[in-house]
Amino acid sequence: MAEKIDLKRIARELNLAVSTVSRALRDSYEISEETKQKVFALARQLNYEPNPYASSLRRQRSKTIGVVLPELPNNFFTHVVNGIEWVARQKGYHVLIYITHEQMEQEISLIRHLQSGRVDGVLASVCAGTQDIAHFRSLHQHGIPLVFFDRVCEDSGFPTVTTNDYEASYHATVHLIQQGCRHLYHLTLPLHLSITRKRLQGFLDALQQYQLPVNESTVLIAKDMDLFYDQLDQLLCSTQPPDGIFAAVEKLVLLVYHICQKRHIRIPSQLKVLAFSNLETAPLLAPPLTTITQPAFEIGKKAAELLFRKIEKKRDILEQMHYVIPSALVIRDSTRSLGQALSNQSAAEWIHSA
Amino acid sequence: MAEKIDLKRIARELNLAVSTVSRALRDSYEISEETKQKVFALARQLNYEPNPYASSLRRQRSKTIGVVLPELPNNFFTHVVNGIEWVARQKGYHVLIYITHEQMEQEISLIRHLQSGRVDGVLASVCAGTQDIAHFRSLHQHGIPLVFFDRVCEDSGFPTVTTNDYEASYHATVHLIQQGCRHLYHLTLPLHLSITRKRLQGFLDALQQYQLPVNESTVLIAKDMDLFYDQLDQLLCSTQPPDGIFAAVEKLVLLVYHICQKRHIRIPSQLKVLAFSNLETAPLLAPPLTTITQPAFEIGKKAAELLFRKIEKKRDILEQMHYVIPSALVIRDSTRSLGQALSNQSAAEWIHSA
DNA sequence: TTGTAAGCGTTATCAT
DNA sequence: ATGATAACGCTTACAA
Repeated sequence: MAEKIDLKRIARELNLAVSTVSRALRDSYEISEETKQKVFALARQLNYEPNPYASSLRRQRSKTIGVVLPELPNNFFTHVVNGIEWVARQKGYHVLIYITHEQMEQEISLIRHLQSGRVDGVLASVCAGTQDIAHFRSLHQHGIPLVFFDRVCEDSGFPTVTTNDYEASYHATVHLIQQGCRHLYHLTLPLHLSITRKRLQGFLDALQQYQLPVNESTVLIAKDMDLFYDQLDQLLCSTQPPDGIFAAVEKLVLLVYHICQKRHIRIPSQLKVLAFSNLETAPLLAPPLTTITQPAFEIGKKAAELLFRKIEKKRDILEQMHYVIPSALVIRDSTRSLGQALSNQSAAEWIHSA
Repeated sequence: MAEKIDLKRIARELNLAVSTVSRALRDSYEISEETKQKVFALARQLNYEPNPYASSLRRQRSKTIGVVLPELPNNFFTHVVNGIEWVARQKGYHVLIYITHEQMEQEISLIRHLQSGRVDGVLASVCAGTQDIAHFRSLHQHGIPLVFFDRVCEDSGFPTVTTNDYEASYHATVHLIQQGCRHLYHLTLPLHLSITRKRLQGFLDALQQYQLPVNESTVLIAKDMDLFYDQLDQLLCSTQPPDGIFAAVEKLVLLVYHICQKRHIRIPSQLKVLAFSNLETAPLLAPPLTTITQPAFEIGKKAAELLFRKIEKKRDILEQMHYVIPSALVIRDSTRSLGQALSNQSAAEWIHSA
């Protein structure tokens, strides 16, 4: 076991004061070039790594940010985290990951803990159930900046980074209608979330625009996954099945594919399907899935950049509180109408992004 | 901005010593029930959260572990992290995520930094290029436990958690051969990694067992992805194309699917394909992909459990240094031979449309 | 240019 | 059962 190397040790060996060594290592202008060189050399030789907790305690900043998200095995969130990590690394910051698993109590206790000063700022995407945001306000009162991404709390006074949920939904729905769908259904998560509300609204407005009927069964909200699967199964096998499905989140469209596979329902001839999704395998599915692809990396990057602006100068007034980075509607076979040729662009498209 | 709540503040309000409050909050037997209640009540009322860095500094432990991995948007790694997080949460530990992006210098500087005491232990899956493990040894010398998972350094003296790479590969290859493949190719990453070597060995041994020929082009190693795509494209379009492909990692099998889609090569009739993969969409691909599915969550969970044993009692001798959790070969249409019934309609539709 | 010393908020030791 | 105090390793006035 290697003995501990601290400032005291380096100071002792060089016959210097601890403070001198500290300053030398931070390359302070007060210290002579000669001393600096000696200190650098020994520090390197001894493999010195400053104790981050001593430093954090003294300087009252942790060089750490917290990322709070509902789930990790999710193509959208992992790319967001990648974007965040990209920025954090440039800044020399560390990233703590917290997964809420959609449990509000987790989210609350976690955020309450983060008041402690463990992190200098927080990036969060809230639980599907979150309505009360007292815990986030409390965090703010403790002077810890917070930026929401994707699943944001609107009108909460915190900066947000999202995609153009409403417009993307609207246009995707219009696409479905133009492909001939007349009996459209919308699959989504509980409507507490602003993204689910906006995506739904875009969907409904398109239906209204085209004077297509809406009834209370048009919108299916997934609370429990097993239940939802059965519900969906019944819908797709009913005597009046939908001819178009819009899934507001990736997870739900996979259920549709599974059921269609099991029930031998053909996509797109019997049923057209599209979804908000960042599945890298979307072009390889049977059939290739039309997606609203969110700029996940950019969302993470932008959210992190905003957070660092807040961290670096708390008084900084952002010229804009709500950033919207548009999604792309990528049309693939799952929404093609019969007359249209099947495409093989997907491969080329994919290579390009890889 | 809420004023800072610390032990001193609580002590002052209750006319107690700081040390008493500290002990009360840790529910020490030395403190009277009455005092404890008062302290608890006030702490709760003031929303007290202890400063973790002060505590870490004093106690010389951080209640934090570090997870080092080559990439995050990857179905295997995200599930591993989920498993790790699951254990860490039980233990009241925090999780720092570090992504190396396959850059060895990143890995080295990162691990060197972690000597600082920022974490109480490290879980790592190394870069494809990592050969020298001096940085890991150095970490160990600083008394910080390390457990490798998946991409492990063998014979390094550190505990490892992996799947049964060799056996799984061997059996998967036998499966391909039994399905009629005679011209098999193996796609993999650089062979510095123990997983790539073991998977390759399982593959080669099966070929030898069945007396199938092996030549220098049988094994394709992906260094640069763009280059590899072209190389693969040429192979699949050559006059002597393979009739079976084994991809040692998920990323590479997707290239195969893309090329087959673009080149109208039919799977499985012209080419059978399987891969190590944790793709949740494997059953939904065109055609459904036969996978060697790794127990990702369990690997993360086991690795974390081992790490905590080391953290909690450094002298603890593990009765076993290398844990192997078996993968499952999930046979789907991508390796079915012609005589066999297709498992579902999506494959039928795919063939029809191809 | 360098040294001395206080202090960050907690915990552990020793006293009362 | 509670209090006083030192110490964790570093940064930063202030002094020299």
